Amino acid sequence: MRKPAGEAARTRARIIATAAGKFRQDGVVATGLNGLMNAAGLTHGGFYKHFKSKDQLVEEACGHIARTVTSAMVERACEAPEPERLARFIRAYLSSSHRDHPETGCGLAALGGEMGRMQESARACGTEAFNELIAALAALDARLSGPDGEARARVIVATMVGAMVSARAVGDANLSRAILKDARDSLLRRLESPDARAPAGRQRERG
Amino acid sequence: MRKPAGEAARTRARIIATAAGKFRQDGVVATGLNGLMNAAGLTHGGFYKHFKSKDQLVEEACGHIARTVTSAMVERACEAPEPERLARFIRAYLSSSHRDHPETGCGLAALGGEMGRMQESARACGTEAFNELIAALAALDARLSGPDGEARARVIVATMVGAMVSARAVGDANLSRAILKDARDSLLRRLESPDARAPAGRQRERG
DNA sequence: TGTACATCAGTGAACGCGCGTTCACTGATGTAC
DNA sequence: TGTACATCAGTGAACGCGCGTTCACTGATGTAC
Repeated sequence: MRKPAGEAARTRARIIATAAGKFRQDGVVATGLNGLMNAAGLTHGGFYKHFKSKDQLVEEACGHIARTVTSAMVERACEAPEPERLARFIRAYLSSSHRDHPETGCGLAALGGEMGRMQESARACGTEAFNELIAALAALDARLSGPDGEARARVIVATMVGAMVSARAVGDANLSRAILKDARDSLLRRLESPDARAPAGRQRERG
Repeated sequence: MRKPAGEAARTRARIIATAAGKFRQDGVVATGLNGLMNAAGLTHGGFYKHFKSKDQLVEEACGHIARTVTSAMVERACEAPEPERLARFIRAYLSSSHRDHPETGCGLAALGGEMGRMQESARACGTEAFNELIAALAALDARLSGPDGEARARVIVATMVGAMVSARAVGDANLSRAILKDARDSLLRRLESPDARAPAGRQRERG
């Protein structure tokens, strides 16, 4: 049955949003189109009225995640007065609630491993997600802009992503908590110290 | 046809080693038992002479990875004189050759995302892999033992894992190189600075 | 040492199942007159 | 405004395929005498 004008676009957006959640929750490969369409309130047959393949949905969903998650976290951080914003962002990222809710969380932490195995067109979303985080840090704290600042920001992002991946991967609840806490403390301490400016990186590169 | 005594155990070990490579390369869910057994030089039917299910193999392969990778990297680092060992370990972990060869690399970086979705019995391997890395850092540099040292070690591990996951996930080759380089420089710089000792972590914990 | 038999690692066909994908069909909506 | 027709989002059966798993069978090896 034909749908009212504009509803097709809304349905399409709903499929993408549902996929963005299920992919982060269960993984891309482990998520079937049948269950996905049911979760979106549809039957599987209609999928190809909106996407030409699962691969296309994967790309669009990953792009959606890259474009929405970080900016939502930034918005919440910006409810705080300016000098506290970056700390609030770091605490929110490295929280146990983020760890326990991958379906609404950082795409790199939830899907970074799978993204590394995808073709280049999908890995562009990885670049986008990473750059969104870098831009967010720069927007929240001016010390993280400029070449040196961006280098520091990349280390902060790596630490946050790795702490989240590790905290989810380990079975030991105490260890999981310690990983998040130590990363939080370390990042916040480095921000507060007056000599937080990084010297220029060295040239040594080992293959 | 019956095999000579002891060969069954060797075959079993070969299947586990093959799985350990393919799981890290292609992901656990995306790796089929048929292709896996062929890669091990066998046909698929024999699989259940060695394992009661794919799940059992996954657990054994993840345990194998956790127990072998880090110690191999430590051994190579120990070829250097003692004060350089930790730096060599960090450079080896954060190298582009590690990035480009997940099949022989760190299990947390390659499978951390998938491990987070597995049942508790498999996530015990995540704990093991993480603890192996912590123990390796302590063995390579005494400043990383004891409660404060272990907290610092956890942050180093988180940064290494996150840098590797991110470097693999992004499509932009320059960004990927920068992520590894910045993480390397940051970790090595912090090691070299005389005030590398961390103060006790604060108590603040946000859910 | 030689023979007869039991063992069991490995083979390959077959199982049901869910996957991604295709397709004929439906029927409410939008459009033309 | 009312009628006739075209559109197309969504349905549900069906496709071939590879998945994890099972099983009857093979045949070289180990064991018993």
